[in-house]
Amino acid sequence: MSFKWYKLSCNFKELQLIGTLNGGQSFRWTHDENSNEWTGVFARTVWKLKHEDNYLNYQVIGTLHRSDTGNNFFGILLEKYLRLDLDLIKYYEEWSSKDELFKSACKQFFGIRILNQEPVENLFSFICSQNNHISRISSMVEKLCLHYGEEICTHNEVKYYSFPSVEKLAQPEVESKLRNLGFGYRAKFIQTAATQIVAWGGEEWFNSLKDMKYKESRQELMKLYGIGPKVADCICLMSLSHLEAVPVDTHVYQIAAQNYLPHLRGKKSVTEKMYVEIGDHFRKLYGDMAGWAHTVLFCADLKKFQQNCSNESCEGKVKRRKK
DNA sequence: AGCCTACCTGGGTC
DNA sequence: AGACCCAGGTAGG
Repeated sequence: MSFKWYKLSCNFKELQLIGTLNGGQSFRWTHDENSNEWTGVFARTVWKLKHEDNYLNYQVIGTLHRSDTGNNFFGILLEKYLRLDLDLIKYYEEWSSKDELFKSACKQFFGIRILNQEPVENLFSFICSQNNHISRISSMVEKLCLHYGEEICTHNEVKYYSFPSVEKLAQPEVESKLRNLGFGYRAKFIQTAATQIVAWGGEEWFNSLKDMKYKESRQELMKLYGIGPKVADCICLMSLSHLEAVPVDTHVYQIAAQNYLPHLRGKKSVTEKMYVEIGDHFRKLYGDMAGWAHTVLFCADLKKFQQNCSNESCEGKVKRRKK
């Protein structure tokens, strides 16, 4: 079965799919190195993407929306997801002029985009992310979809599922089931947070967070059981359009201590006070899209995107001190 | 307010 | 092989 390829005009330098889809924002995209095609799920739809010759080509493999929706329905969804209306090259120039480290990082890491994700998927994926490896996070997210999502389609003998609704995740038996599926202590966070969100209005509650100022929105998110400063900032940045949010994790701490805030070097963990200092530093440096700019540095720091990690220039950069 | 510690699990490392 | 170590943190003391 073959699907029609559609095209969106998109300059090569405006979008780098590997850093954007595989840089730890979303956990549901896979890459076929031979065909250079990406397969993933968002908006209750299975997509295939391929970027070449200044076009972003896409296929709709399956969907729970009406598939005959006209008016470029899917093209608009994809444009919104990738925020293609935003002229990234212009912002890269601006951030480069403000920061030498950005200037050197952005050569290899052009076209890194902050996805405009769905809040529900974003929130529960990042509850799974805490104190965890990317490979295990991905498998947990897939388990959530398999057990609580809706089947979308089967393609090349693989079944695809939508990300579950909050209502599904709020069911009382969810905690024990997720425990059995290997979610560990995150099982209780997921079920409890889902129950809180439903009680506070579900989708409407998320919409109200988009309308709030960043700080207020973050404060609301942190009322949820299992959501602390870091995950709250991930949600603000990745699905609530608060682009000044700077999630500070171990990587970002390392970058900040190495390059900007030497007095923070050698700390065992990031305290609340340090967290604020690091975030504020990036906001002062880059302005009101600091979260986006810092994500480019974050990508550059990820081990999997570094070439020749055994060589010396890589060694000093991110290496944690051994105790 | 600021610092500790326990927490589930499984991939990586030696 | 088996025992560490530790990972894009958080709640509760």
